[in-house]
Amino acid sequence: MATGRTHRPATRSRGIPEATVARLPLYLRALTALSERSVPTVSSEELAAAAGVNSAKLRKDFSYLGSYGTRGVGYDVEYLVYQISRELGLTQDWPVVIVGIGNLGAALANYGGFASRGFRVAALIDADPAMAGRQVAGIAVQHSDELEKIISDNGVSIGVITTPPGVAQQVCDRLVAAGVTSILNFAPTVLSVPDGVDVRKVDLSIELQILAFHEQRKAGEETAGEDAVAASVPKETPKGPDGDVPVVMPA
Amino acid sequence: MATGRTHRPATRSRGIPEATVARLPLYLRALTALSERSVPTVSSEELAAAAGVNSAKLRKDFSYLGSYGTRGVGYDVEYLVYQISRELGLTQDWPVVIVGIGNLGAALANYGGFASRGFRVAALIDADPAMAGRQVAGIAVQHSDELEKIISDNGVSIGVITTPPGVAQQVCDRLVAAGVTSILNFAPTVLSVPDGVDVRKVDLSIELQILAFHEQRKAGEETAGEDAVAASVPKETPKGPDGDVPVVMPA
DNA sequence: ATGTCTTTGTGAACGCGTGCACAAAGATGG
DNA sequence: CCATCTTTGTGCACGCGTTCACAAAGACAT
Repeated sequence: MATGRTHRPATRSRGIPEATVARLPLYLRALTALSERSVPTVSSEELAAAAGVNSAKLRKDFSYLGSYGTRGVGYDVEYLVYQISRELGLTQDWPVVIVGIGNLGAALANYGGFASRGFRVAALIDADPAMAGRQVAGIAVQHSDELEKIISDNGVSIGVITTPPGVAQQVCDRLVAAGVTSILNFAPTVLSVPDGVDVRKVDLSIELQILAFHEQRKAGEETAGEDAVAASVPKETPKGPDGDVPVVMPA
Repeated sequence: MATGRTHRPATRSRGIPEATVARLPLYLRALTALSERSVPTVSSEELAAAAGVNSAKLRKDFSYLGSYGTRGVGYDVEYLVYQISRELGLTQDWPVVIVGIGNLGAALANYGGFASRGFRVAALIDADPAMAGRQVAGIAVQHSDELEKIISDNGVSIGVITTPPGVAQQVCDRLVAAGVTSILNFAPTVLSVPDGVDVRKVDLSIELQILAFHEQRKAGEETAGEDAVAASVPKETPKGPDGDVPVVMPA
């Protein structure tokens, strides 16, 4: 492994684990903060703490990118910011369209985090004629009839869907047909897309349900000792000592 | 089944894999849709397709909950809806507070997906005195001075943070101190919490950066064939024209 | 130059999650 | 009651991701 000088990529290029890719933005954020404070170098231990991960994991993650870092010293902050940015493709400009300008779409349009990192809101699109022409976050909303033209004129490859679930799939289909190959979906629907198109979904309802599961578990463990009743908070007797015979039986 | 009797949980209660928990809401959504169409039973194959997962995975997931399902027939939709709801803790009411009523907070308050599944917005909280008293989504915004009182009066255990990143940690600390044990964080910051408190984060910026990575990769592969081999499977040299010798070197 | 001390980079072991493939369960028809 | 056919539930193997633990690399002081 990089026995010597030739800081050559080695493993590099291909084969960066998906889990690592998902953490790179986290590291980048922490590094950017350090950069703004003019911190020159940082150790894997410090950076890991700032990013909320294990230091060994961080070092292994970085090892997939190459051998940046100096033993006994740590990592050069600016250099690492550049390398990660380049790896993530943030050194170029990514025009993005947001389809569905309701509450959420408008919130995203106003979200500063977009522009900060190479992403530019190229257009806001909505199916409601009444929305067309209105300004949201300083950008004029365009009608969805223009969707295909907007995509191709601006060379958009990333689309954000914030429409109601009922129309998400057809919006998705149109985006893909027009040339979009990456979609961030906020609609609570499973989107089907052809190979080669990436979809990531953000679903609040699901996140809350996962939290509820763990919350219920915590509550259940507290009152686990007492079975019958008790339970200061009417917790429904989750499943304590079991005894949960199906209340409803299928036909 | 429904043969009733022995169907004892077995593995049940404890030990449901995290990955499975994360998919239960997905199944539940698909099942609810089937229920509304009055579909009585569904096979693992059909349900898996609707939820966008592998059918073997789905069956294994359900096996952690117990042996619901009838061989040769499939699963009883209503029964399964009930079982998953109960497992996720959705048969009870979860009061939730949203802290930080900016664009995003307001969007979430208006989001219908909340109320639909056992979650109830108990309060909207903001630090801006000018916001206090204003109605958002039919709920009066309260000042953050009231935070502790609101939490305890309503028995809130789930908090949603939609504040600017700078104050997210202190809001988090106050929520936890007041008794909140599950947090959904939309602020782009790493939150540190004591053991026993769950945090899930939703970060648009990170999602976009992950998409950008894959997008760049795709673009790189397209132009990769032009140098050496036509390579039916252009796996190597994914980073464009390459030639990416470190442009900046660390000190 | 040499020794010491810090921190990286990674081999290796482990655990979780996924998917295959099939035996067992039970419905259905004759 | 038996045969057949469908679909579940799961044993097993594999691959990915995480973590430990340590040798090697290099900075720094003497």
